[in-house]
Amino acid sequence: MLDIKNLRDNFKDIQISLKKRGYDLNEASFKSLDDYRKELQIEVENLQAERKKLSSEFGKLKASGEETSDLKKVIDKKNSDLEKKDSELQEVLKNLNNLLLDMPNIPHDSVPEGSSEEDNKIISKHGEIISTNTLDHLEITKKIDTELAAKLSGSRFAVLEGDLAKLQRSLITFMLDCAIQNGYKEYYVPFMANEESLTGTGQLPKFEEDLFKTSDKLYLIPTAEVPLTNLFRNEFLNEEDLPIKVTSHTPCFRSEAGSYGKDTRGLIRQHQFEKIELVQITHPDDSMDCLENLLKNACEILDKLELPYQIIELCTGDLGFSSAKTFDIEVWMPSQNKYREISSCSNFTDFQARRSNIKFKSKEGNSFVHTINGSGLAVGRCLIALIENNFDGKDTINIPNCLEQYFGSNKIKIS
RNA sequence: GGAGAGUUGGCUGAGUGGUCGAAAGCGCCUCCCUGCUAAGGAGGUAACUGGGCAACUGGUUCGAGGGUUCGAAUCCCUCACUCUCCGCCA
Repeated sequence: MLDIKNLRDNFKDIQISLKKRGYDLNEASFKSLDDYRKELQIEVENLQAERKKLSSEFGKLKASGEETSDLKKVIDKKNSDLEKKDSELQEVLKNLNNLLLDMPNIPHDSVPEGSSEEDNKIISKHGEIISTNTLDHLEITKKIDTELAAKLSGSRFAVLEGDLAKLQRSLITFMLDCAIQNGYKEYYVPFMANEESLTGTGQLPKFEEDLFKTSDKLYLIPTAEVPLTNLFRNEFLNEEDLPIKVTSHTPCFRSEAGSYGKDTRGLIRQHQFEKIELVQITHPDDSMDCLENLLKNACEILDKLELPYQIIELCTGDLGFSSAKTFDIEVWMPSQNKYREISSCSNFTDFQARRSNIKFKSKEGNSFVHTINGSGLAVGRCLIALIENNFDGKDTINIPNCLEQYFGSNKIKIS
């Protein structure tokens, strides 16, 4: 959520910034709504002040046993005026709030301008592409069963068997241990969240169709970002405790509405996948440094797994709704002969903090924190990358050194 | 699922119809005292929001939403959540 005061004061600048990411902010509709709000609010507050005075007079008359019926008539009239104006005001405030909830974050000045994915900027490439393998993960190992999953649940689910299930579990533990070593506190959190939480992180109200909703009005979490960030919703934090770094492994659930026909094969795009999420709650002055730090923490995992990857900076047009600046990490997928996203590290500035009311006290007064998050990493996609990059072309998937102690072997034999 | 008790400021916790945005304590800030530390003393300290260049000055908020009333933290209703006991249960 944007700061409405900032919006009033710097309308043109914000309008131009939002335009860069493809959001058209209509000046007339905002101004007229806000002007009307101002007019009504002044009227309502004046009426409230008058009513307050009259009521206390009424109390005094009553106490001294004097006649009150004349005054009551005056107050009744005041009250009915107030009621009418106030309901108008509430309506206007609701519309204004809906407009604000619908507006995306302002891109940071440093974000490259562009209209789509095409304009994203490659920041750096890491590791060496050595695999010449063209088989995809489903062809390499028969231990990923999508037909069985279809029987259980439907499309976009998978069953992992034996070694593959264990390899996934090894990756999860390995990644969590990396996060803990980097100073993140591990949390175990609910996998369902309420409407307030999802509004806080920006998934609602705009993106409800991307979520699975239960009959109890709870939503399955699309990422651990939701529970982890909302741990701090409506909290006042101590300035000296910032940045707070937290992590959790959770399954993530996404309806993938609107992605029909896209990535239909294999593990790449599933309704349910495992992910380790890194979240930092930071001081506004440090948030860009913290983003760099978090990005480094995520990259370190691919370095250790010896998987080739590149870092991309998203352009204004490709930025997520809540994000002011985003780096994507893309891992090399031999069968697709291209890099695919495995983590998205973003600085949301005060956008989520405003929605979630996360603040800290400082000498200069109370301010909203900045929130940062990113995957560290998406486990399902990491599993694919590992299988495809480390397949020897015959009958073996090699397990990198860092995983051996978790997996208990340095290779998987394909039967 | 049954019975009961709760939800008040950064925290703990008083407050059953107007003088309550709210006692007291903790924490925090300023000052005094003190050789240092500790202790002690005086004062200050809720959030959000409107108007105003400002000084300043309005309004809202006591879990949420309704209701009663001239007037609600306080009375009534509905809902959410927390805790205790019972039942069930991984």
